[in-house]
Amino acid sequence: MTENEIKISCNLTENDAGELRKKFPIEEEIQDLSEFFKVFGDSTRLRILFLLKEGEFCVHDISIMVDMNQTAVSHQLKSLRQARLVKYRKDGKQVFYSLNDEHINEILAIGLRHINE
Amino acid sequence: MTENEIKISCNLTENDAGELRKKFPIEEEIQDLSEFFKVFGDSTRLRILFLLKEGEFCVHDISIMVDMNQTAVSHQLKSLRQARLVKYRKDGKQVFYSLNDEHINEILAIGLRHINE
DNA sequence: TTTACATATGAACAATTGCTCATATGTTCA
DNA sequence: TGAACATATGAGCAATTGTTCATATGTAAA
Repeated sequence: MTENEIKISCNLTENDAGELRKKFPIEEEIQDLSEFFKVFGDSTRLRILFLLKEGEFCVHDISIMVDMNQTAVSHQLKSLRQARLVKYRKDGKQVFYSLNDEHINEILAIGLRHINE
Repeated sequence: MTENEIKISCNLTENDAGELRKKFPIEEEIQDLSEFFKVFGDSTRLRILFLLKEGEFCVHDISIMVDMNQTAVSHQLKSLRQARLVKYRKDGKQVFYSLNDEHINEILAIGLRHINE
């Protein structure tokens, strides 16, 4: 800390603050990132993601496997679609969902490791 | 699909369902995991985490850097503490917070990669 | 073309969340 | 001891979220 720096408090000076801010993601990235993680912050959506790790499933089968009614599942699939975590394929009356992102397994694995420590 | 399996719908049989369920985390893990990810799903907490990546900071400096008042920051630090994402060290009147988990950088990095694709 | 099936969607409601305000706790220094 | 400072916490409120209900859309089979 040089003489002419103004100390804000504790260890931080105005110069430090300026330098630090340069290292942070911009506000828009922070917003997008929090939206992204919010999607993982719900047990129904997590159950759907763990199911889809095993393959492609139609909405009805998903609702059976996660033990939620079809409407609730459709709403959650919409969230997952908007977060670009799942993709879908229509086949006749049915819609088959699958994972759309190779990061999902990684993220889930890290999370599991954390909570089991 | 063998003859005596009951088809639930789409491709899924009762046997498939049973086999699949064995692969899933138990309900308690799912709950813990969603709580864990929920913590990342808020922009204020993310800003705090990105700050703490750069080192150890007292509460007052954190509140300056993330541009939130002290009370809001204290509440969010409590969440981060409960999720075991940060640790703290008391020194006189001040409390210094830092990251408590080597997974945090990984998770943030994967998230950033996803939203920037 | 009617009927049944598969999925999606909008509105409503309860539950949860994040912030603010007021205040409590704990520490240092005069 | 008392004043100033740093942090934490509980209550209250507005905003957001997840589920359900009712219904719409789209496809296929009769």
